[in-house]
Amino acid sequence: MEYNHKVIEKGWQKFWAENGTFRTSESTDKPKYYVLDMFPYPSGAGLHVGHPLGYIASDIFARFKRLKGFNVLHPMGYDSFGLPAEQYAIQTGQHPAITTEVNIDRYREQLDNIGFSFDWSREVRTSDPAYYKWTQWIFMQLFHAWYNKDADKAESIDTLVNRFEQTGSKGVNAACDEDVRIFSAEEWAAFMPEQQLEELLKYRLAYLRESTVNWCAALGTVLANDEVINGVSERGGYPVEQKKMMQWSMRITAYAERLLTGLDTVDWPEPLVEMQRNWIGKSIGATVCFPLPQLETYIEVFTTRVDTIYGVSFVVLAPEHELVSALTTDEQRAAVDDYIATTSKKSELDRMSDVKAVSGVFTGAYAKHPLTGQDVQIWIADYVLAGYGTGAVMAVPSGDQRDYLFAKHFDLPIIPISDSQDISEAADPNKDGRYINSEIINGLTYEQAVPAVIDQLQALGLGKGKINYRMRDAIFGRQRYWGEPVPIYFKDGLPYLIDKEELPLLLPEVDKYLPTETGEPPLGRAHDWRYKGENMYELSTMPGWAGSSWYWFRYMDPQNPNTFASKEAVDYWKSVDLYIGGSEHATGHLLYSRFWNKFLKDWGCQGEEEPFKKLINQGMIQGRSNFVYRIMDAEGKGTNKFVSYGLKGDYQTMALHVDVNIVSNDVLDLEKFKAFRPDFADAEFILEDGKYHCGHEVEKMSKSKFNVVNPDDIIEQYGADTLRLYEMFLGPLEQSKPWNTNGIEGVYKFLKKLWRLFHDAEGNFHISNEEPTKAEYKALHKIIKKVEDDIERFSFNTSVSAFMICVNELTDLKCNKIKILQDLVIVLQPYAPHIAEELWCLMGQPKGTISYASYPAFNPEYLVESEFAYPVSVNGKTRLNLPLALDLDAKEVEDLVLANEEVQRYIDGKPIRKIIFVKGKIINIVI
RNA sequence: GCCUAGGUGGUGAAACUGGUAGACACGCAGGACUUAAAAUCCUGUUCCUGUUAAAGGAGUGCGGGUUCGAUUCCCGCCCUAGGUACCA
Repeated sequence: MEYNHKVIEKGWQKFWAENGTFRTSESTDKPKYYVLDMFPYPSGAGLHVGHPLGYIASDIFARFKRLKGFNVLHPMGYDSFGLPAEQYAIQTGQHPAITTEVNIDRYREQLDNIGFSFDWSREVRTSDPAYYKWTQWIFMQLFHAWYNKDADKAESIDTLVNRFEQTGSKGVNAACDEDVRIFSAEEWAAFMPEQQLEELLKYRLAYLRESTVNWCAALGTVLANDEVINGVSERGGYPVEQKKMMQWSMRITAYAERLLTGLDTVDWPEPLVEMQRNWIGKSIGATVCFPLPQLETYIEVFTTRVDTIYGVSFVVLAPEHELVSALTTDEQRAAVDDYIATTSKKSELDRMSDVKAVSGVFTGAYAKHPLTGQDVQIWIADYVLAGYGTGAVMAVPSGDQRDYLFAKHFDLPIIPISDSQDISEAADPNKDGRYINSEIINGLTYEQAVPAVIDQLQALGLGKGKINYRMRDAIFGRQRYWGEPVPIYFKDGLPYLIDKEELPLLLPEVDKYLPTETGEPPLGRAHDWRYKGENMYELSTMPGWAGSSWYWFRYMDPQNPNTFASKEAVDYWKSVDLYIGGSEHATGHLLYSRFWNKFLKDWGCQGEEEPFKKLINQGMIQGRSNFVYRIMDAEGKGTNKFVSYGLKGDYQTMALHVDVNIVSNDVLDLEKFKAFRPDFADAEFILEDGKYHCGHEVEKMSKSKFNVVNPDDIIEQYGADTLRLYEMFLGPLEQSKPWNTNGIEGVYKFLKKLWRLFHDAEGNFHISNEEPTKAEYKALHKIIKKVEDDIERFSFNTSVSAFMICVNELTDLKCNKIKILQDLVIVLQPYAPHIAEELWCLMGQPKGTISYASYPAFNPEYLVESEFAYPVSVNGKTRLNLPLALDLDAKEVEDLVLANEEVQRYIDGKPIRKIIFVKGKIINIVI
């Protein structure tokens, strides 16, 4: 029989499914290994050839680990709540659950075609009530928690109430809202119950608060910071504005420091770690107070350069700063109001686009410099952001470029503060010199000055050291339908948790998936949707990231009705050993997941500080569009003549996208092209060497560019094993690359060659029991070693090449020895499981047992005898590279070196460091 | 601007701790088998000089440096991709 991928692959996929080959259980002595893929959102477009890249890599790894004797958890599921299904529902009226179901079925079919070793009995779907019950449960725990900074962990809100009852708010060190009240135990007891609840809300990890949010009118919902890219929504690219709204939020900032330090303990790609560090944005500095005697208050600023405090020549507030209105003088009021009105009208985008323009206005008021006591002007300007630090800055024009430009523009003083500064053209922030014009720190260095200033400010009660984070709390509500309902009801305007027994709180049916006439979210349309028939439920739903922030736990125990995952399962599987997915989730999913994981640790639900030990980012596969060149006539109109790429310079042409599926190696299939569109039916061509060559360009994969390649088409033509090998062969896993099928023939040929090793010219299966030769063992052990090394360092592409070399060598040796081929097939199994299973079976092994086989042991003896060198140690230090074939001990090496005249000339009395041999000849001696 | 990754033939790429640069594959050229095609196999293929060959020279973005030796390490610059941005 010839190699027939269609028969082989379908058969084995059926066998795996029917026999539950990849079911995982916890009852085994084997060590555990958890390999996870980022689960997909099942979109209507189905999988394209780029999606499986990471899944193939993780599948290879999972299969390899199984061969290495690990109990491997390798699950798959769907992140099935999301905007596209809902947008589709708005347009068509079809329930998102139906759309989602259809899409999932399609995904499943496509995934099955590739032959993954997923344990489908553990599948999860975030939109399944049995799943989101636990998403809601986790929300309830977060609502019921506060963050105790002294213990550096989340605790039950009951412990906080307890402390309020015992000692009031004194001594409570919590991550909480800014506006918490200060009260004694007696005052707490005297609060009305509603007042107490209102106060507690300021401490909860899931809390409701009026805050500035990113409002996207087109989507009708608020968005988290990571869902806003360059001032427009990540989904759809709609404009986003700032708006004050009552919103559910997650107090992720409580975990800022742990999220930061945890990054040092994980094995993640450096760019990703860096992205998270920047997103958290820790800066170490100080707060400084500028007194306002007339108002009996002060302006608090945050600075990372307290040492420059004597260079302050004015103070700038954000236009939204709360003190602006109080301190503006009557003469300036009109100008200030005007400025505030203009800036508030600017959208996020406008504000970013004129970053360079200097604008601002004087309030007319003055603050006292905390150290010199001099009056400094107070300005407002939109370069100061209300949302960062204290919304106010001390301006040091000599040390900060923005302050410098502002000072130049409005003719404000610029005070040099260091003897090494050059401020003739621009601000100079260097820290190298000694301070001048700086009273108590004159003549000091930067290192000496910082503590001196902070000590002085602290003594005056006008400042202290402070650490600031750029990261904001995450907005948790979405005014949308297709998401988890928030398990909250309202009574007298205050939020209460629903009873645990009421979980899951099911998503109610609605007549339309649009906001109500009064502007309520779609859930406002649900009939009689009230808690215990009385109280209004929360009408927002949870954001897309809610369900994905803990799903790896559910895979451990997916059907458990009593808990999100049993203690035994969580203790056994612990955390994800290898996680593969795209880097686009750096500041979203991966950060939120770490946050919930840490919370669940604090809550005693699991014991791991970090959820994903090792992480690999697979690159994106872009589309590679092909073009044909239509010749234009004298009037600039398109003719039906097309010229090959290399000759298009001779004509006036227009480039047209052509379906990449009718192009092979950039050569157009003329017949298929004529059938591509009716008006091309009688197209004429100007060819090069009898062929029509297409132009090409790398673009995003999209239907309109005719560059989408569906994995099913590749599998139909070449088979899943070829697809798997080829996607790996394409280049390093982490690298983004355009899809092309230029080399796929080579991979397909390799599989056919392998098949032929077992089959004679007539196509009959043929295998020999003879003892292999040394050369045959060498070929085998080379590949055993190579694949093992490659998989451990995720260099899958080089393995594919190594397989080809191995099969070429065995073909040259005419090797059909069972002792060689059985081991080779096991080594190949992770990459090309179908053909491996088939050959394994043909060689007389019981059907399907290759999945439980052991990876063959590598024996280095078979690799020795090469003409090449390896290092030898002589006299402790000297390293020599010598031909292994010589088989010498250290003394003999030394003698050999000393006997060699050429070497002697070089040694010249000095000890030899290294001798370089190439092809058995000394080419160099290192002294 | 800042941070991070990268730049090697016609193409995808390899070279794991500095040691024969371009493995492997595609493409291309030539050949074998065939009436022919497909399939398969063989040979060649970094560039330049050289009629073929022998042989020589150059060569891993550019310019320097360290080293006996640099794709690999160091310094400066250019380009590409991703992230981020009045963050005080």
